[in-house]
Amino acid sequence: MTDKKEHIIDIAIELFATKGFEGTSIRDLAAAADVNVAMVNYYFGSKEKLFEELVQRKAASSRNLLTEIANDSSLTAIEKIDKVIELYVEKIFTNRKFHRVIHQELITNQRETLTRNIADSMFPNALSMKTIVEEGIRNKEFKNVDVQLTIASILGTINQILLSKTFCLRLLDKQEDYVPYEDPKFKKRVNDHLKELMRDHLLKITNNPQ
Amino acid sequence: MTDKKEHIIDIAIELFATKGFEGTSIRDLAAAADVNVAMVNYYFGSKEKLFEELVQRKAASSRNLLTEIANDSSLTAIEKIDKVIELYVEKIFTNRKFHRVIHQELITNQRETLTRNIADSMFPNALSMKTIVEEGIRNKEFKNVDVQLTIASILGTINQILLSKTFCLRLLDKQEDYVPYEDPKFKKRVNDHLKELMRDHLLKITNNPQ
DNA sequence: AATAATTAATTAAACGTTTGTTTAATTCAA
DNA sequence: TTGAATTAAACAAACGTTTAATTAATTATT
Repeated sequence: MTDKKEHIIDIAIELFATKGFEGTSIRDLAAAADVNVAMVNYYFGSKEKLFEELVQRKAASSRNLLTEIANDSSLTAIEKIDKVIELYVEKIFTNRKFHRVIHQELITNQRETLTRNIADSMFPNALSMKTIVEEGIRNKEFKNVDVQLTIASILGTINQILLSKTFCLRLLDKQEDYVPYEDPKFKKRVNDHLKELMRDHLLKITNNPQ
Repeated sequence: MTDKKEHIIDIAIELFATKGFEGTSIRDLAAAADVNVAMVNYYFGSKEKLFEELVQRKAASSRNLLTEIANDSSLTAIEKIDKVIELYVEKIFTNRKFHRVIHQELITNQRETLTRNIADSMFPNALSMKTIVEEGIRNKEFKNVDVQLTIASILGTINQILLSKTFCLRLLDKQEDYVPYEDPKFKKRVNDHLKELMRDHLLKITNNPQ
């Protein structure tokens, strides 16, 4: 029954996301998933291999959605940016727990090969964005911006909001019980802000008085 | 000899930053600081209290530098933003290891009160930025942007660059041995990008052809 | 179709480490 | 001589992992 393996992975994402890799014990995990402690090692070999399988599985499932947008010749560069932002916000908001797990791993940078795997699996997304911005600059549709740091701004804005709920609530001036990531209005707000930020930054002439 | 206490804190920052809180054992720390294992508990009471003291000490040392800028009436709003960016980039680049430690803690969100302390100690900075942007909007110098998310973009851009060296190197297309955070050219580049991004986003009319 | 043989899944218990912390003795300084 | 600083050793608890036994499921044989 591979359902059980999937079930363990699901619970593992949940626990790793809230307690970190070191902070999550196999006993905790086994209890939460309602399986015997030995089952984790039986299925995955080790705690670390479980983590790797978890990362690879999730990363593979959402790859190359962005490249389609990048290669869609019916769209202008700024329209592509809009679509990329929408896709990215949507993806990260829905998979936010998993996203938190892999960013924890990326930041702590302990298990070296795993960190590299994560960086590699995330990089295609950044590359698609890079292609789009570079194309826009070549077409004279965009200003001659710092491409790499512009991408850092897109990703960084979302991560800043998403990675720490505690800080996000401070920033938004909301109570502890509010969960912004489940509020569609907030998702739209992030979308609108990012799109506007990028239009301001990328397009050659912005005459948005208001 | 309080020098020894300081020394332990210094080493602790180093180790926590590279191996995380859970990943750093008191024995590792004691060995690296060349003191007996018992000394950490003797001085700090516990591993967690050491961490708290570490955070409080660092946070207190750099507080309210931004409020001065916010209250400087001789500067326009966009000039204040420029100064804030400069100060923030400088501060985070030089204290990047410590910055990484507290962000790990913020993201993992395990020791609840500590996470709150960190969020609280970081928040005044965000608040200063908020004041500046809101004032600029009131003065009609700035567009009517989403203030909170604009701050998220400033902080997020820097964090995106700084928190994971592995991903940063991928983004910059550099070799593994390059350390961007020690390259003054790169620091200037981040400054320039952020300032331009914010001018584009905040100022009412941007006629920056090229 | 029923039974035997074989493989897979599951379990409780134990393994050896490592963890943070404490103790009790000793050294050092005031 | 008193109190702080420092040490080596030990503590219990938690860790990831393994073992060996048992149950369930699958396959092969009659």
